Amino acid sequence: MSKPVRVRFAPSPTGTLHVGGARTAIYNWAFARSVGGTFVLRIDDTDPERSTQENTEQILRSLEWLGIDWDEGPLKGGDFGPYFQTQRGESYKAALQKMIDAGSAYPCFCTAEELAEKREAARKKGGFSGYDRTCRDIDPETAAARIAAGEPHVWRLKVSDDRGPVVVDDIVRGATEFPITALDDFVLARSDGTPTYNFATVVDDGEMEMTHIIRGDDHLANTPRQILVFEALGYDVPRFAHLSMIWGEDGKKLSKRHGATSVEAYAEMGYLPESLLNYLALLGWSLDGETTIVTADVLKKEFSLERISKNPAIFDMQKLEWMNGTYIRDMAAEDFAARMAALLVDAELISEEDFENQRAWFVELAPLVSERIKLMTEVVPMVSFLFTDTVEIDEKSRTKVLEKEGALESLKTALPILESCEWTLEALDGALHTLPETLELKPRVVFQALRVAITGTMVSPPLFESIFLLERDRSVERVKAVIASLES
RNA sequence: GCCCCGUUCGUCUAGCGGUCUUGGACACCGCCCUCUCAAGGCGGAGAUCACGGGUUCGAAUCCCGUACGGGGUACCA
Repeated sequence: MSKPVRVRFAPSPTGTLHVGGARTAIYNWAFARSVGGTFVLRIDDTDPERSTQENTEQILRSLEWLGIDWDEGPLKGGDFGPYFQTQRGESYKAALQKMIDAGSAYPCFCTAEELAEKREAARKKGGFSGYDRTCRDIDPETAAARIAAGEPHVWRLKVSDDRGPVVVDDIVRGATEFPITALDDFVLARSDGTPTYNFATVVDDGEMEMTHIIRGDDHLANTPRQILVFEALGYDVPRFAHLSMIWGEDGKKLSKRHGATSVEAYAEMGYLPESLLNYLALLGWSLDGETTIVTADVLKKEFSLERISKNPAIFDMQKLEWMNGTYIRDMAAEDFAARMAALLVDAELISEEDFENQRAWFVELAPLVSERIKLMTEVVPMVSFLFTDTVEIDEKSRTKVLEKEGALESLKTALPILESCEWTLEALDGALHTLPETLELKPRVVFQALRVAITGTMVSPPLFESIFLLERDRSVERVKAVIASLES
């Protein structure tokens, strides 16, 4: 029987959570959930220069926003902590000592300059350019004496010569062989005693009993080195799944140039967490090749590492937008009303009490809006006419609609209807619908004139509904104002 | 230099030796619906499966090579 699945997402808090990292988190999380495993969040904050508390908090917030919950890690605790690398120094020290004792690590006294020169020379000659093992055969006593004398040194992994190729059993790419001769005696611990990434990450993954490592493609080439350390430390080697990168629209590395890279920025742009999650999940994974709407619940049940694709993906903002639109449209009216209200409160167009007191009214408005937007940021501009006393009519709407033949006449005819009509949507619809016929004007001319008068713009939610929701007094007032300005 | 990885419509992908003159989705185009904008419905165009060799009765699918792209080769992660 195999061990219970344990996976982790280990961001380094040198920046905010970007979409690539988010996708890695999603895959780890979805995989853990789909097999009933444990999802661990670990903060790889070994870079003291660039790691910040703010970034850590930001990352946690972004994950929570996306709906990704972790079983162990910051804020949660767990039996395998601490979950910050900066707090795991003892583990690294012990692991290094274990390797020294076993003879699988040795001290190296070469200086950075010497190494750089040798590397340069080796590269010119062609072929292997890794460490040349100068210090590997210094006898232990001499080495101990030099260390005792305070000579600066790092600790290197002693790669055994007689080992066959290291095979990385990658779930995404299949078995990949790395010749042992291409792997050099890399540094485990720096001269200041701190562990290098390739060492620390193995110690952590080993101690935390990770069964699967799902991470970015950029780590694939480091994996054979890490496997060597897993073996030296006596840990079971986990299975790997390396995810290809996400690129910008020009096929280059995703960067600010392509718009947003951070999850937080997408939230600000009006994307729903559900749609970002869905989109990212599908960027390199598919349920069946046909289904495009894959919710968190489906992911938690149906995700499988076997269906991850190997090729890099280009981040397609248009598809994300489309997807966001479908999630917005599928939202229950009550839910959308609440989110809409929150935005209106932020924009200081209404108060929270306004919403509480007129919930039904907002619920009625909801589908009118949700059906015609792709981003939540479009809400306020689309409905603001309902929450202001008067409305600005822009130049274009005036010349292209109000000053056209028939516009004034339409408004004049509509006015008494608005003043006296029973105020229900059905009654308004019935009364206004026949206007073009009676005036012998095109529906477009009549209704656009009314629309501009009522909403101030040429594009709005459906006209009769807009008038109905605006209420009689304001509607009448606006039409009167426009008539007056056209006649003057 | 050396070691690895990748390459199916513009984009995300399905495909794991015959059912593929490659299926779906976004985007695009046209028509329908229509009070604007959307949404929705219907239809269209778009991929010599990077290229060249093999293996096989048969290859997008297996093997080799080439090209292009990417990663690693750090006392970065």
